[in-house]
Amino acid sequence: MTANHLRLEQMTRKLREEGYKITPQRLAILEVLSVSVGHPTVEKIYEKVRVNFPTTSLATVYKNISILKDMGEVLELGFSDDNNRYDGNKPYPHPHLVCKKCKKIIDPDIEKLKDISEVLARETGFKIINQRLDFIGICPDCQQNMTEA
Amino acid sequence: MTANHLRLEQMTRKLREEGYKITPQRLAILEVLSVSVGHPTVEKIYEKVRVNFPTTSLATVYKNISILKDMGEVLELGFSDDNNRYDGNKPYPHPHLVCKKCKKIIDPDIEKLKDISEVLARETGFKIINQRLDFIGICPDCQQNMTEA
DNA sequence: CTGCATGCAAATAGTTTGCATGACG
DNA sequence: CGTCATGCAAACTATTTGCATGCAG
Repeated sequence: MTANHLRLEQMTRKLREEGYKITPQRLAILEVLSVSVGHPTVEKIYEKVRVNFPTTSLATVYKNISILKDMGEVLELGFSDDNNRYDGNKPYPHPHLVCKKCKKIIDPDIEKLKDISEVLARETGFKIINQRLDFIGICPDCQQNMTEA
Repeated sequence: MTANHLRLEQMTRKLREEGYKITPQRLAILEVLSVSVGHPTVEKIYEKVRVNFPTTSLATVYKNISILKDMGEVLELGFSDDNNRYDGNKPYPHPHLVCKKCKKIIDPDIEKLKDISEVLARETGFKIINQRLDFIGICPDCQQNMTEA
């Protein structure tokens, strides 16, 4: 509750610092993203925002997500199969536990990256049928001739 | 070389077993996927196949990838930002090391999942700026009322 | 021969863009 | 007040689908 509110203020401040205006629609989007219940899709965010601001357009949601993504204030989960999902509450990379059926996404509390599958299966009761373990970075070749990342 | 050829035969056999016909176009697609140099995009596969079969359509490539995906003979890497990429050589989930700049994708040899970022950074010279560590599975709730996965 | 595979074109879905209007600061 | 944000519609792109024709088995 308070933690989410703090997160909202954090995001709002960051936007203001960067010179962005705080419009009602933008604030509504921030509110949804600062909590990120269930790691919402664009459509979900759109729906929630439209409860209070029925004129809001999808384009506006996309535009704001894009800004926040670039600022590192929102994490794009990057599930290509389904709709993409977003997390503005924990905008840093972290493991996800996804239910293939109901699409539920959980953030497991994990310290060690050892025998994760086993530990996860044991502690959560999930039956793990797939995993994503991808690292994104810059290779040695590219680190030399860097122009822009 | 021989390993790739074995992989090709493996895939061909599997298709035949499932009642699929081995057309020249299909075989050409299998050849590209059995090697999967650089984890090709659909477009790359399309281009390579068209060298020998200029009439091949994108739809055919998509259709065949879909079949192989369903059979578990091709791994879809699932990078949503960029074009999707495919691996028919190692069609099982495994870590990837991606260069954000040149889009190179490497399969690092890793046994332990401990301090991976550090180990990877040290051994490969990559500067790791992002990571994906997602587990896909079935949650306890859904394991009960299972109808189809 | 018979049916699945192909290839073309049209359809679809998610996302992006252009531009005129409106509102934050 | 000036500028950036919004909202609508059109544009785009990747992928999927329908259907007539072709070819593998």
